[in-house]
Amino acid sequence: MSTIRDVAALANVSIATVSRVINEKGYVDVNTKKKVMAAIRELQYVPNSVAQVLAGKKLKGIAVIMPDIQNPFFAELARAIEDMARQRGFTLFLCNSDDQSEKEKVYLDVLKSKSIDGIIFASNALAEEEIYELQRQGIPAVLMDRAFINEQRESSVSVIRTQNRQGVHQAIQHLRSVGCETIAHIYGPQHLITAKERYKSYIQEVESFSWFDQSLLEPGYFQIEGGRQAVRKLLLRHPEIDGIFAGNDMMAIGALKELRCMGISVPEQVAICGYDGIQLSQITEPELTTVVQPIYEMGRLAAQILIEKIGGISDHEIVYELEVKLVERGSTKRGRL
Amino acid sequence: MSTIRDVAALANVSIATVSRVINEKGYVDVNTKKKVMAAIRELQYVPNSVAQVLAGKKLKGIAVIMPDIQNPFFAELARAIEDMARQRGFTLFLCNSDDQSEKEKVYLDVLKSKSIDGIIFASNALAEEEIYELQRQGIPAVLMDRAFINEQRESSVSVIRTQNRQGVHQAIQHLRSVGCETIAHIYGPQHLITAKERYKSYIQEVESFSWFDQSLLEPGYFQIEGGRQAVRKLLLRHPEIDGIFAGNDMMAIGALKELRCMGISVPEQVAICGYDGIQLSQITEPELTTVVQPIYEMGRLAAQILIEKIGGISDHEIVYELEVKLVERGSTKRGRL
DNA sequence: CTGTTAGCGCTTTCAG
DNA sequence: CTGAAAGCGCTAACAG
Repeated sequence: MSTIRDVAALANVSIATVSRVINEKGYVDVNTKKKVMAAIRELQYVPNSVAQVLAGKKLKGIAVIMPDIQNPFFAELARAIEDMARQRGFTLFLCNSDDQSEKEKVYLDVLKSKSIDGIIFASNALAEEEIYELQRQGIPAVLMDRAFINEQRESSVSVIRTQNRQGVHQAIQHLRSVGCETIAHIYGPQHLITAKERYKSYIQEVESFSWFDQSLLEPGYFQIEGGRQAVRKLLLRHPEIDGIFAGNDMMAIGALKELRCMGISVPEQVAICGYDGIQLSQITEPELTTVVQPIYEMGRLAAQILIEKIGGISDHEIVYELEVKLVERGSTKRGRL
Repeated sequence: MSTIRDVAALANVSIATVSRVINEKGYVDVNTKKKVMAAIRELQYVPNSVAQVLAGKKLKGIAVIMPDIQNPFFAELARAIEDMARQRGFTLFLCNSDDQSEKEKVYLDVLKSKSIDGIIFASNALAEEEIYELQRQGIPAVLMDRAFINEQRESSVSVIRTQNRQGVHQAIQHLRSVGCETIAHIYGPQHLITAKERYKSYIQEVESFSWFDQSLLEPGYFQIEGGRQAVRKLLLRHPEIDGIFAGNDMMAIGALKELRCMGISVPEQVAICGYDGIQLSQITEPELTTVVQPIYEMGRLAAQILIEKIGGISDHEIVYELEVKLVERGSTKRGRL
C-alpha cells in the first residue's frame, strides 16, 4: 500500500498538494493536478481511511442496531439501509441486539470508539436517556418505530414510524366486512411501541362490541412459534372465534399453520389478517391478508435522513409517519356480508 | 471524549504507562495500575479505536460479502458470523453484492482503505485472481461454497462447503423410495459452484434411468418466482413428472406454491424435495422435505477460521466440508414402495 | 498556487 | 518499572 508521501515524491510535489487534489479543496494548478493524478493512478494509491478519520474527516460509516437479521422484516430493512448507504458512499455496520440492552450498550461503546458517524436504532431496548447522550456526543441517530419524542428536548432525533392506528382500523374493518363476529388479537411484546400501539388500537376498535372480552387477547412474541401457541390457547377458550388479527405477519403465519394442523379451515372457519407485509406472507397457503408497511421505503428513508444529518444538511427533529395499506389475500377471502 | 492524555494526567503517570495497562503489556506496578484504572473509570475513558489502528493495532473488524441479506440462507449465515464475531470482539461489515463483481470491487477498495482485518466471501462474482491479490496484501479471506482451491498456489485461502454430491444422492434416493418415477430438477445459476455441483450430481444420479431426458432440467435462479415458472414449464413438457428435486429451498417453495395453484396435489401427485434447510421450509403446506445444510454452523466456522487467521493462529489453507442430512417432511410423505 | 508544520490519539522502542 | 519521543497517514492552517 502506497501512502500520500509516495505519491508526493513521484509527482514531485508536497503531500499537502496531493491532499488538496484528493479532497478537491483549495487551488491546484491544472498541470500539477494532472501530475498528481497520474502518480496516484500509477501507484494505485487509495487514501487510508483510518488516517483520514484520525485527522478529522468522517468515517462515512453508519450502524444499524436491530433485534435479529433473520427476521424478514429486519432483513428487508437492512437491505434498504445498506443500498442507500452504499449509494452515498457509506459503509454499514450490522448489529444484532436480540433486543437486549446489554448487547446494545456494548455495541455503542464499540461503535463510538470506531468513530461511527451515525446510528439507526431499529431495536427498542435502549433507554431514551442513552440516545440523548449519544446526541450530546455529536452522534446523530434515527429511530424506527419509537414513540413520539419528548418535546421538551431540543436534540434532534428523528423518528420513522407508520400509521399503526389506521392500519389496525383497516384490519378490523376488513375482518368484520367478511363476516367475522368474534375477532381475537395475537399481540407482540409490549415493550415494543409498535406492538403496544396495535394492541391498544385493537381494543379501541372492538371494545364496544358485545362479544369483546379481554380473554380474546393472547401474546405471540412476534414469532411464528408464538403465533401457533397463541391460536391453540385462544380456540380452547373461545371456540367461537372466527377472525384473528395478528400483530405481525410472523405470528399470523404461525397461526395459519397451527389452524391447518388443527384441521380448521382458513378462511372459511377462521379468517386471518397479519401485519407488516413481509414477502413470506405471499407464500403461505392460503396467502395472507395483511397490513402492508413500506418496509424498504422505511429503511431508505432512515438511512437518507441519517446521512443528511451527518452531513449537517438537516438538523431538526422530525417524525415521519408513513402510510400503510391493507392487502386482501386468501386468508380472509370469503363472501362479504 | 477523554483521551489517553487526560487519563495520564489524572493518574499522574505518562501516557505510555496508561497504554501499558490498557493493553496489558509490559510491567506496571500494581499500585500505579490501580491509579490508572481508577482514572480510566472516572473519566469513562474508552480508547479511540481509530487511533489504535493507525498506530498499528488491528481494527478487529471483518466483512462479509454476500449476494443478498434478504435471502434467508444468507440471513442465517450473517447472523452466525455476527454472533461469532461479537463473541471475539470483532465488528461485522455487511456488504450486499447481488453477485455483481463491480459492486464487490468497490467494496474491496473501501474495506481495504478502512483496514478491515479479513473478509468472508459468500458471494461468487469475484475472480479468483482478486482473492489471491488480497492475500498478497495480507488480508485473510475465507470462501463459502467455492470450488477446491488451485493447488499450485501457496496462499492460504480456506474454503467452507458442504457435501453436495452426497446431499443430492440422498434426495434422489429418497424421491425414488417414495415411488417417484420421473424426477425433474430445477437448478440454480450455473456460475455458482453449489448450483453446478447439484446439477451435475443430479445428472449422475439419474442418467442411467430410461426416463431421463435433458428436458427434465429447468433453471429457477435460486428464487421463489423462478421455481414457480420452472414448474409450469416442466409440467407442460412432461405431464408425467411425479417428483421434483429443487436446487434450493426457495425454488422448492415456489414450485410447491405453483403446483397448488395448478391444482396438483403434493405429495400425492408430485413429491418435492428442496435443498438448504432454511427455516421457511417448515412453514409451507405441506412442509418441505429438504437436504439440510448446517447453515449456522457454516457461518460460525467461517468467522472462527477467519479470526484465527487474523490472529495468526492458523496459517494453512483448509477445505472444510460439512455434512448434510435429508429431513423428510410432508412434501414427500406418501407410502413407500 | 504550493510547501511547511503541527497535530489527530495511540503504540512502541529506547533510555533511564 | 516508567517516561520521552518517534512515528502511523492524513488534514488543515499558515506562510510564502
